[in-house]
Amino acid sequence: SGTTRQSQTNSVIAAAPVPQYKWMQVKRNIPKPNINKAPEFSFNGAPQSAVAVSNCASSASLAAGLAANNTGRTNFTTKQLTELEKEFHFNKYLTRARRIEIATALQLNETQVKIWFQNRRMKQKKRMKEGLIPSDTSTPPP
Amino acid sequence: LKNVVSIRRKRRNFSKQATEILNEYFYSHLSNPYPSEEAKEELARKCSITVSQVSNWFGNKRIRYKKNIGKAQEEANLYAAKKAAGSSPYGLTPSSQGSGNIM
DNA sequence: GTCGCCGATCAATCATAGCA
DNA sequence: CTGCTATGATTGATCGGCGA
Repeated sequence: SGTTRQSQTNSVIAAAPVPQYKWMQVKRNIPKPNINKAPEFSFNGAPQSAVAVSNCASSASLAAGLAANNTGRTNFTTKQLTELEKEFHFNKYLTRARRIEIATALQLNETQVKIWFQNRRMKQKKRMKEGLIPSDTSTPPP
Repeated sequence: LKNVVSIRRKRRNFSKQATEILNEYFYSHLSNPYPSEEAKEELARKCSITVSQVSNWFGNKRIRYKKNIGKAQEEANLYAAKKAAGSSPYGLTPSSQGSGNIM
């Protein structure tokens, strides 16, 4: 299995009245490379930078090693989120320079900072649509 | 574990009929369960929920359907039968429908 | 060609609702 | 009351399309 060998399984599952449509086989690409770790922890040296390009099969092997975290999804710390939020109120959009500063300060990739801002903007727009509450902190949705 | 026990967010499951409407749409468009913005708005009205909630519902439904095709199929058959049984008046816009694309 | 953004979606997870 | 499953919401990250 491993690689997204999603062969054109033309599946005419005749017997079953419920066929397999393409949306059911959609698989997102590699969850995420990701490198650095949580602050103040550097227990493993794991020089395996490798990045294990293109997906990681069962991941069982890797899972054991990096295990717990690296699921492809980064868990931002409260501190990082606080700083990002603070910056967001100052500027909804970042310049390349500012993005680098923040990424460095928070130990994140430029991409992660960029994506965070994009998602944050979409989030605010969404809140605006309904809740009609431009305010921020302490005003999630009642 | 974040800002949990605060005075907020008492999630409520959608009403039985709302879930019924959503499921009927989902299974009657199983080949492409991606309602257009307009369709979402109509579903939202019929279910008395927000468009975002409709989006969340479909997002969760699609992912969870894939996660458990076996079980989901039963539900699919259930709705397929229900549809065949009578009603056909579905005024919702499917967004795009060519034909029974198998893929 | 590249890069950031938007809108929609995915996928994993959180926290609660609801039921045996 | 306890344990577990179903379900709505949140969110980091991806996909396809646009425009500069």
